[in-house]
Amino acid sequence: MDAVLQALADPSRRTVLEILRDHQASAGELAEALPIARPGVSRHLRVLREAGLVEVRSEGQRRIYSLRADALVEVDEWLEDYRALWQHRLDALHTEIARGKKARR
Amino acid sequence: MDAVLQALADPSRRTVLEILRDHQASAGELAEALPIARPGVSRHLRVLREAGLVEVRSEGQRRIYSLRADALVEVDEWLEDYRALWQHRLDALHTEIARGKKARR
DNA sequence: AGGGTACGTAACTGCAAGGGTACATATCGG
DNA sequence: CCGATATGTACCCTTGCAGTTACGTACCCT
Repeated sequence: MDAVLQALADPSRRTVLEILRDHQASAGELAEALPIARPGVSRHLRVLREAGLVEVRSEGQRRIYSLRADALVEVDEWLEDYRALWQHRLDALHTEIARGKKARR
Repeated sequence: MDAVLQALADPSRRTVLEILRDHQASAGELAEALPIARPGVSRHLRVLREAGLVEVRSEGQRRIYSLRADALVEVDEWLEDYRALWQHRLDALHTEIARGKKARR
């Protein structure tokens, strides 16, 4: 859990996840999509792997990374304890709207 | 969004949110609950405030912090694009359970 | 006004994270 | 076996962040 949120803090790593959400990709392909050089990407991938967010599979000389979305369940469960609160707040907002007050945002 | 996930990366800051989830608290009270000194807590609170996760209200000479849980909606929305994927995976797991395989966890 | 309390901020330190270059390793193709 | 490709790792450097102490500031009370 700690490792997951830690891993998600970096924008580059989130970009990797976003790509992998769409399709598997080799380390090189991921590196091309990022503004940093390949070694840096390798290290990001290592962090993601250790957090359980991605998994690797060797395919010839390439290493294919794929998403392990279920690691994000931890984040979802963490959010669970707060969800009721913001929903309560949204309800209050809806009430205000119902009263005719203007909704910003 | 970026600022929110960044703020959530630190365990101390998550502890602050956890406390505030239960009740409002002054900066000093929060500092007592954390293993770090007050100035450090002040800076954590600043980060949380700039991420929109908490809000402050002056009450006499004290500053009362309270949770703004709706800032976490951003995280929930970010998760949304992944939720379908891990639920797919969970469905597969449930299928296995239905087949009589043992569920770990 | 003046002392005490509750915070925030400034300045400094220590360390870990992130980026790059150079190098090692593994696999494919002939 | 050898070169080329694909990737990870080692090393170095720089920057940013967390923590501390010292100090400034705002507010309360008498």
